[in-house]
Amino acid sequence: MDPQWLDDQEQAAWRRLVGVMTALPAALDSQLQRESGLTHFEYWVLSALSETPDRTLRMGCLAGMANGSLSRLSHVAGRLERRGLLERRPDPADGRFTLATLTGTGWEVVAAAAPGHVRAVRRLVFDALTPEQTTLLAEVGDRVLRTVEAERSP
Amino acid sequence: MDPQWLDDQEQAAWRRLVGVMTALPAALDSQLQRESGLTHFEYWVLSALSETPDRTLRMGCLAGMANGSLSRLSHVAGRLERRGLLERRPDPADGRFTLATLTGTGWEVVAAAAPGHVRAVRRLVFDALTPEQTTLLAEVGDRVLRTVEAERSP
DNA sequence: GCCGAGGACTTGAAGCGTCAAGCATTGGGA
DNA sequence: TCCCAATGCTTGACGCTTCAAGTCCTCGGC
Repeated sequence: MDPQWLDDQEQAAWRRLVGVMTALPAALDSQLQRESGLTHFEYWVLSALSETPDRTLRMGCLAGMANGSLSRLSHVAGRLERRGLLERRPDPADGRFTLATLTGTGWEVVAAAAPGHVRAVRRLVFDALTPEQTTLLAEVGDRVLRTVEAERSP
Repeated sequence: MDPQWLDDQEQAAWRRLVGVMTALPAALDSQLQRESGLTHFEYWVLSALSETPDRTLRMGCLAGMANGSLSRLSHVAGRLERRGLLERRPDPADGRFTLATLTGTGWEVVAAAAPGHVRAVRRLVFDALTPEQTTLLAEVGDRVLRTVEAERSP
């Protein structure tokens, strides 16, 4: 018992981190929704597809890239498909997989959304940081992510 | 035009930050839900109340501390009130305000939840970081938070 | 060949958050 | 004194995420 409480420095960091985790996604969602009618998660899905050679990925892989559950992606893909931004079809090589492909209009939408989104990210995050802080942020993020993912599946 | 795209270092940092923003809250919610039947947001609300002298705060102030909208807090407070962890009453000094007070059982619940939650936070975040990185994280979080909040209300 | 196990995805229902109105109280001006 | 704007909070409807089954497909043992 008597758990190791957080010291002052850790508490300060923790408070800020929680603040960032709640406020930043909200700010990004808000910007993307206003200017492009997309969720931040939807943007990542389309963006991930747009960066692959043939604009196609398996659902499972896509879910991993977008940091979401397969169920979540499935619902979102359904909505995007209804809006004509995305198409799904079973993998010819193995019918258990589903391939998601970005459509032409999907590409246009994500291409139109990207500049504004990047501007927002730059304004909200990187403009306030020195290059050294950016590097260290990557390092810290990497360590935390590894830990969280290690915990999820052993 | 031609927006300033992110350089490699920034992209790396950004990818990690987004990963953390989606995976960490999920992990924390999961732990709190399993062990204490609380959302991370609910925990913060109860925790904030438990740290004030008389376990009482105005709704608006409480919402700010928990980094959530007033509407969100109102819904959550309704649920917590139904579960007997919280009580609300109009401020005698000014009827426009609502005072939220932690009940006895509310205090017990948050006290019982705290050790496991702190352990999880330590395990998921701070165990992987050096003290220098923790300090840096606080600094970076502070800057980002300031920026986001400055953007929200000018 | 068939049957069962297991993996990949989908679906439906329930819960939480957001948005836009709405209600209540106070304070100030006509 | 009465009204009206401003403030603080609440409510209801809608949309998204999660959780738990459920479906479909493939492969390996019999």
